[in-house]
Formats: sequence, structure tokens, C-alpha cells
Amino acid sequence: MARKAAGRPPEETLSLWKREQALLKTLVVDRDTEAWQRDPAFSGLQRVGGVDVSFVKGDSVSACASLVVLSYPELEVMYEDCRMVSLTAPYVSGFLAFREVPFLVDAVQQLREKEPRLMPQVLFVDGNGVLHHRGFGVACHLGVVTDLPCIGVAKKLLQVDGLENNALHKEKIRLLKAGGDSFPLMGGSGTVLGMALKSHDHSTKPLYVSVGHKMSLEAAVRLTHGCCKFRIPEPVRQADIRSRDYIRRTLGVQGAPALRPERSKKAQRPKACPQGASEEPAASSHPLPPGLLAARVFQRRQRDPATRKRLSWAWRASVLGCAGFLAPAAALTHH
DNA sequence: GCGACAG
DNA sequence: ATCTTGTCGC
Repeated sequence: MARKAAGRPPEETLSLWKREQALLKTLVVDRDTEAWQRDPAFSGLQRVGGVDVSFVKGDSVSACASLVVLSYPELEVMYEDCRMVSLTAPYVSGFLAFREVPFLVDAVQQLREKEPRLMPQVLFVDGNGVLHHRGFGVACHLGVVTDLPCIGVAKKLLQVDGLENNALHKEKIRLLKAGGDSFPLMGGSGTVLGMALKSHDHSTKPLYVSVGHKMSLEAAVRLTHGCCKFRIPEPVRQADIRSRDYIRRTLGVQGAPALRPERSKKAQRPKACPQGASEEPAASSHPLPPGLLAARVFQRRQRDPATRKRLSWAWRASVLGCAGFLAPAAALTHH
């Protein structure tokens, strides 16, 4: 039963989303916060995570959200969680997080409750971090809401702040020699928004790496390279493969009941799965509305005395925003 | 009409 | 994101 696509949201909704992004952006930490991030060999890093959302072809609502955890440096799958979800928001460039993040947060939360020892120390996110229209892409969004270090990895250049996939850019790509080579992506304001990375020796198209949360750009690029067996970092690649497999096994086999759905060879069976995981599509979860999600984050952060003062105004604005009493935009630029 | 457009 | 076969290269 393929459901109909939601149209583009009204300007009013986009305005609320922009406010949400502006609020949460104040919580992004764009430097290394963990000891392993500064270690040359990432000593102390044992678990890397990846998330992805795959879609059902004729259906713009049904999707499979997946979270995988891999060992580091072996890059073997230790945990896999795939779940069918019903998307509520349409895809709008610049607002990807509002479509995908609620389900990914649910997956992280379930892992935190049921298998805390498997919690990844960093999450690779399919999409951009600070390399974004308003400096707050899906990798930042997921990072701030989960409080996990996150790395944004996009397969195509998001052309914002003067960045263009033009002849000069293509020439810089051509000059990348070996896997690990990269060049900075400088925005119009002179800020480095991310790096174009040749993820392995024989990759033509680069990856666009940017900071999501709690990690420096340098460490993000270095770790991304360290997690690439192929062009796409293994955590994201496994999340992608497994979510697509899940859809195929769940929806694509109905006409062939005699055949037992098989797992693709690229997807090795993980050691752990979430408890209660069913082969049937799970009931669609009910993510918090954007405003309440922000409120919950601020509520948690507010317990930390170091950030309480700085957040108090944002906390109030968030709560007021939820109630439909939005403060004027000027309130966000003061303080 | 033309170019942009993370996933 | 997804629609799609074969084909070229190691």
C-alpha cells in the first residue's frame, strides 16, 4: 500500500524548522572532546556507528531506518538494528534532518537502553554537518540530540556559501593523488566548512566530510579515511546495505513465499540485534515533534551547570516556540 | 525557460 | 532516495 508523497511544507513550517536549527546550532561542539580523537592511531576507539534510511521504491512514506555498530579497527559488524518506519516530513534540501533524524534518535535511544555496552563512540551520518545552508546539517542535528560525536559524510557537494562544483573544483578533485588526500572547502566567509576526501586510491569521486558534533574536522577526515574499505565509510555502507536488504526481505518476497529470504553476502550477520526485533514491519514509531525534541535536549543540557546560563534563553525560546508563542527573531540574535 | 537539488 | 544491464577493469 504505497502512500502518497507529502508536498512541500508551507513557509510557516520551514520558518519553524529554521528556528529549531538556529537553536540547536548553538549546542554544536566543533572540536575534539575525546582522548582517542587526538591519538595518531585512534587508540581507545573500539566502536564506530553508522546510520542510514532507505526507501521503498513506489512509496514516499515507508522506509527502513538502520543503525549499525562496527568494531574498530577491524570494521566488523557487532550490532544491527533495522526498522520499518513511516516518514512524516517530505525531503526538502536543507531540512533533511526533519525527515530522518527522529527515527535515528529512536534507534540510538533503544541501543542506549538495551545494549549500552555497544554504544558507538562516534556516528557516521549520510549527509552533511556544518557544510550546510545554515551551518546545521543532519550530522549536527543527530549529534546534538544524541550527544554523540558525529561525522557528516556526503556523496555530492552541497553548493552553499559560494561553494560550486565547477571546473576549478573538478580540477582540484583530479589532483587528489592517493587515498587520504583532501582539500579544504572554503565558504565565502573564509571559513573551512569541510573537506573533499579521496577515500581510497582508486576512487574518482571524493567524499565531502564535515563536522557533525564533538570532533574536529581534521580528526573527522582522518577517521573517515580509516574506515573506508571502499569509497563509502564502512559504517554507513553497512547501514545502507542492511536497510536495503531489510526492505527487500520484507516487501520484495511476497510473490515468492516458497523461497526463504536470504541475506546478501556483503551483509555479514551481526553478533547482536535489538531485543524484540521482529521479522514483521514494526509499528511506526511516534517521534517527538521538532519543538518538543529541542525542548527535551535543552532540558537535559540544562542540568550541566557549565552550560545552564548560556542555554537559559534558548530553553525559554524553545518552550515558547512549542506553545506557538514564538519570540521575535531578534530574541535569538541577542545575548 | 534554466539551473539547483545532502538524502 | 529510487528507476536500471551490461560493461570495463583488476
